[in-house]
Amino acid sequence: MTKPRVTKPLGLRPKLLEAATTLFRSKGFAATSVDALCAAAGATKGAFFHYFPSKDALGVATAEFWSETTGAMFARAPYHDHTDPLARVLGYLDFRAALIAGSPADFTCVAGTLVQEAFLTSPAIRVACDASISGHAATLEADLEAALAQHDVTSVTAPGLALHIQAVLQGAFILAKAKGDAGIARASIVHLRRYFELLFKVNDSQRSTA
Amino acid sequence: MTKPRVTKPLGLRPKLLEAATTLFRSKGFAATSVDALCAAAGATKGAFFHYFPSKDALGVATAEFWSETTGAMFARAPYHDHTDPLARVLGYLDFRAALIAGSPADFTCVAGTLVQEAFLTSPAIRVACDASISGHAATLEADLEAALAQHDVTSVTAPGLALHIQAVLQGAFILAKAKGDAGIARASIVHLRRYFELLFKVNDSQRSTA
DNA sequence: GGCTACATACCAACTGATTGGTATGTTCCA
DNA sequence: TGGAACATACCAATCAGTTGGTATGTAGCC
Repeated sequence: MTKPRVTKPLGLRPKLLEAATTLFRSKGFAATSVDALCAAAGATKGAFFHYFPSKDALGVATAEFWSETTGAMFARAPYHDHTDPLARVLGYLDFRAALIAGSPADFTCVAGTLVQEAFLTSPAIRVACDASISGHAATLEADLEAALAQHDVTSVTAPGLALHIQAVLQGAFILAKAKGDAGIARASIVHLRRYFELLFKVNDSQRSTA
Repeated sequence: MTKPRVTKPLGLRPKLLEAATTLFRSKGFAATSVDALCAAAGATKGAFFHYFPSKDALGVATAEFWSETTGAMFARAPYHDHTDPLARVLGYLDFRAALIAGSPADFTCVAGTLVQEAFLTSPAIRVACDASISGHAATLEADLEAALAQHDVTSVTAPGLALHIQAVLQGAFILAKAKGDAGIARASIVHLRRYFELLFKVNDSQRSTA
């Protein structure tokens, strides 16, 4: 974690992190050189190593930066406005589907991309990516918990369901990359939404598996 | 005089492809140097560039090699023995879950890993990975089609469902990498199986107890 | 059988470019 | 005037790829 900065974050650090986000999403971590990153950010190597002790540290910082920016974005999203918890959950899925447009490099998850390359070689990056994905999943737990209780669904848990959502999203991104098509990713979210519809429609009259 | 050599003259190419599979799964494509690969395969650089014109070509060949080896493995798998098409599909899911054990480097998909890094930088690798994933998905279509018809399910298509299975698997692998835990990947497959049970309205006798 | 011609399967040493990282500045503002 | 925020120049290591070579085929012809 960086120190709490009270003054506005002027300087090249945000630019470097934004460039890292873009380049990691399109080329990956290892294939992105520090030189290329500096060129994209309009900075020099001196600036880079002034802010980050190593390229690995940039990976960690990028995952944290990703958590912050996307976290703020999801906190502002309109799906929270629904009064019904299940409607909020389904609204979240629709929101995620709506975000998937254009090139995979524009809508895929940096944490998911980073962890693929670094899960064995860099424990620090792995932990930061896990924190990003699991932390985002945790923001869904309260709504899921309420929806499960309200519909009397006992076959799954809220944390488990929240992580499964993230798994489907990450997998949808990979298929989109493989096919060069955003539509296939949206199709998987439609399947996930249907899973939720089926799961929450089940009532105590039909299901009583303890 | 008999021939002194009775073993088949395979050469170093399979060894290089096996080493590539292992290294790509643990370190990724860009982070795996040709030197490291040759050392792992017990070959020299001369041997490498004798068999592959470039590192990119190795990526393509590794994806194809992956398709061949896993294709033969799935063709032999026991889930085909069920007489009921839906039982074969659910058997496939159980088989996939059973394969997930140990380190993520041992059970994750090379095609999914490769395409993450190369989907923009190398069209040839992207196409080869798509062929591997989509080709494997296609092997499920006949059983899915039969199961959908038998259970009067019209809300989804067999090809779409087959690709969704692959998406969930790929996403499960990413979560397993992030958490360093195979269990979370198996948990997502349990969710996927539950989706199938709900979709096909499976009765309690066929329902999974996992 | 023996000769030529060519192909396959490697190997050790090398190259120019690029890599992450460092050492030594300079600029600017409090 | 001192430190934060950068820039310039540089380094040793490593990178993908090339070179020229050897050793072992093997097919065809006489």
